Amino acid sequence: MAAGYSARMTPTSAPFDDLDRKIVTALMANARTSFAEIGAAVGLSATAVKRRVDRMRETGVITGFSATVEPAALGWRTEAYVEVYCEGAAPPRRLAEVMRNHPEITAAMTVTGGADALLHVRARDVEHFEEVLERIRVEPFIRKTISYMVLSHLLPESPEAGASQPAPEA
Amino acid sequence: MAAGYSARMTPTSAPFDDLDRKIVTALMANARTSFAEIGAAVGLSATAVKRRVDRMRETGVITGFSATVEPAALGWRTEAYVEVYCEGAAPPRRLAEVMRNHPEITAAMTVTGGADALLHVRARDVEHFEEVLERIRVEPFIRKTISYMVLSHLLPESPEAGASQPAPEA
DNA sequence: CATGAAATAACATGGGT
DNA sequence: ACCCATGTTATTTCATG
Repeated sequence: MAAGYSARMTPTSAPFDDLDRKIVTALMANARTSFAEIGAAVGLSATAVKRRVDRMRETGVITGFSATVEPAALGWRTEAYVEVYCEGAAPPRRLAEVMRNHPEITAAMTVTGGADALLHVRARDVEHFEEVLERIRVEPFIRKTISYMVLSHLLPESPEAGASQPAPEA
Repeated sequence: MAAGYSARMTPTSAPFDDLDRKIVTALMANARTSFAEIGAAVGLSATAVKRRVDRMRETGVITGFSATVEPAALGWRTEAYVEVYCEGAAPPRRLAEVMRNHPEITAAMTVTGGADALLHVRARDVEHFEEVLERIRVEPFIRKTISYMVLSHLLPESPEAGASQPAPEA
């Protein structure tokens, strides 16, 4: 049951009520909270909470559980966003392939505006970042890059803090 | 015990060996893995693993455990990066204060380049995003914004995938 | 609800300084 | 001899059918 995503996870596919929302919020705050404790908070039995969590994993609402780590503590002290400009029409498939070759690229996406892609890059230090950049620049299709080094964070780096809010749902 | 960070978490403060690295890697892959299972994988007893995890939480290496969620499933279908330009000298403290007022801002940082800050924003849809943008624009200090809407992701949105690698450590 | 597994605390041991 | 990290055991809580 590797990375089993449900075929359908459109907004209205699986019923997603306030209890689910509260359960997700609790698990985003602490993924190791016991089902019993969550149940006590939302008014369900531990078993009922487990059933809902299992269902949300199956439907792809919850994609996993992860420890959040201070990157600097692991030796990643440099962070940057990199705009990538490609030669001619940039084939997204080939572009994605290139991105997978560089473990320092933690996120890559196509965006509006002039750039063909925007990358998030983590490196040990400025020297390492420069080396990564040179490695990216010699890839086929890549014409030029523009880097924005992150100087300091204005908000705590909580994992998807914003998306953990009550959830809008139109 | 709100946000209790240890006084010292400089790179060399707490010994951080290969076992710690393996434990962190395991917990990033699945934050609900039992200490016993991790122990079996790294060659330690469950108790020893727990002690190391507790220590890493105290020293700030591990900042928490979080469920990873598909934002679209929670109703957040629009994502953008926003460059912020301020009037005159932008005071980072006041800027941070402003950022906290908008829950849709999931990350905010100062960066090199012309912009005073770079924001990551999640919204329900384009209409909602426009509303957020207007709300940000009328804040004091804010002179103008430039938005880059995310079109599609080229890599799976794993939580800090890159930083989970073996860890460089100079 | 019942059973096996996990978390956690208390206590004991061995290595290294 | 001390300190630190680990292992062992026992108890409570949890996961899960």
